[in-house]
Amino acid sequence: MTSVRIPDGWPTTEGAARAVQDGLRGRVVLDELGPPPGTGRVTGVDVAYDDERDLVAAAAVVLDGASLEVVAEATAVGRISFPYVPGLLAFREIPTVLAALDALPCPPGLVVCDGYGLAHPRRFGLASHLGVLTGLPTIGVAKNPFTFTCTAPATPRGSTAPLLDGTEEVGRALRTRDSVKPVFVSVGHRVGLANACAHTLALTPAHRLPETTRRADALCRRALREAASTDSGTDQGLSSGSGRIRDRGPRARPDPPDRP
DNA sequence: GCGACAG
DNA sequence: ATCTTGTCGC
Repeated sequence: MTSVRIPDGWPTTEGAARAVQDGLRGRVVLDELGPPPGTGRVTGVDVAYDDERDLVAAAAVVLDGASLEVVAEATAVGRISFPYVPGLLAFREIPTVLAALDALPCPPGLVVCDGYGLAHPRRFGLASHLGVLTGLPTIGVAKNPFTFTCTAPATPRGSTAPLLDGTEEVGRALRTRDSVKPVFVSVGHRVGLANACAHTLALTPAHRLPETTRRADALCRRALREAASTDSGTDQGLSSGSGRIRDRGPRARPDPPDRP
């Protein structure tokens, strides 16, 4: 069981956090193409919050890149380390995400984050930050344009439009389903933009969002629910779980809402 | 100075 | 992110 604690020296103020970004930004590797889509493993990470109870839960779900079958998964629960501040999302999500990744029984391969990488006010969003800290290839797939602009991609799945910060292309709006709102892809670390888009398409055979994101989202929410219900007070109870995919019996359900 | 703003 | 019922569509 991995204990989830906020790292020593983790910034407490916005100014300190921005300074950390400025100090690490230079370590991002942008000249690697990254692993080819459909090969190796792809891992989705996501985080859910309970601000009331000061709880945060992260999940890492490893998929086989070819079949998209779940190979392994892990979760971690901890205390909220930073408030949500646009541009500083990484400081809120990374400690718990790192714990979940550490709890995995196998290497993650390419990591797909919710949010941005290079598409960031200081070119160091969540995906880039996580990549630099772990050394892993990472990409960011966000649901919103954030502060950036773009024209609408053409209607068919696979169409793209540059995501711009002024005239600089910081990412790409990518249509993953015909006629459905695009997702916003940016490079994190050790992956090229075209390859990041190709991976995103490979991960969206049936939905707008990547399977990695969908699986990780469902898992971290479940982990948060369970942590909140077991939240017997204000003590520790910070834990993480992991494992290969074992036989899962029927899941425990809270209470079906009243259906008129 | 006043908004806008990944999750 | 999170609060939330039903509803339209593939």
